[in-house]
Amino acid sequence: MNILFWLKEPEKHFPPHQELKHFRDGVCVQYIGEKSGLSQSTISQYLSMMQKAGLVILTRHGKWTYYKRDEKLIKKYIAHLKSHL
Amino acid sequence: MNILFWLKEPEKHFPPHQELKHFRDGVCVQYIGEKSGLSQSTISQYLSMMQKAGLVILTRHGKWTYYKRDEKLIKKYIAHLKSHL
DNA sequence: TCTACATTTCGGTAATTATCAAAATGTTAT
DNA sequence: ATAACATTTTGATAATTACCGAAATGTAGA
Repeated sequence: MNILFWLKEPEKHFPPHQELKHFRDGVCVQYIGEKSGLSQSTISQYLSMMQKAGLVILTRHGKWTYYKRDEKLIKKYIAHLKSHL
Repeated sequence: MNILFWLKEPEKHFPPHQELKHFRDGVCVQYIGEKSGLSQSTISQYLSMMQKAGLVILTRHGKWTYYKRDEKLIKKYIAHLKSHL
């Protein structure tokens, strides 16, 4: 949940990327890991699970992997909760 | 989640109570337990946790304990998810 | 192709969670 | 006050989860 929240407004929660301006493809794993306080391997696993689940979109640029929100499923999930909770 | 969903429309998911008409105060622990397939003690614990969390309202009538949804917190929770997810 | 660095995968362990059966407690009617 | 039944509490265990460090893999540039 925190990760999704942070990724809503990357510029508020992460240092700017030099390579890729304006967080076009989201935030790199390193930054998300630092912010979360979890180990690199753990955050990598989390993100990859979230990606498989369809919550985030992965874009690779060179050595870096960027993640951004996949709004479609997130919306769907909230709608589901709204009708089933 | 299932419990909250069932309690949305008790008449659709539970047999009618004789004592208390129209599910005024919700559904008794026994029925919820049967529906869930969990043991009596487990369901009792769940419901009591949910009550402490503010998701359901407990009403005792004689030997029976009835639970119904507490819409206030449920709404609040969905709103929270909507803005933080 | 070798080095440096980013990320992922693997294998393990500690902590947490789900669940139950048995014992305890509440409640009503006799 | 006691029997009968509903519910809660307790104590336990199996299953799952969170998390890490180390090894493996991917990638760009010298």
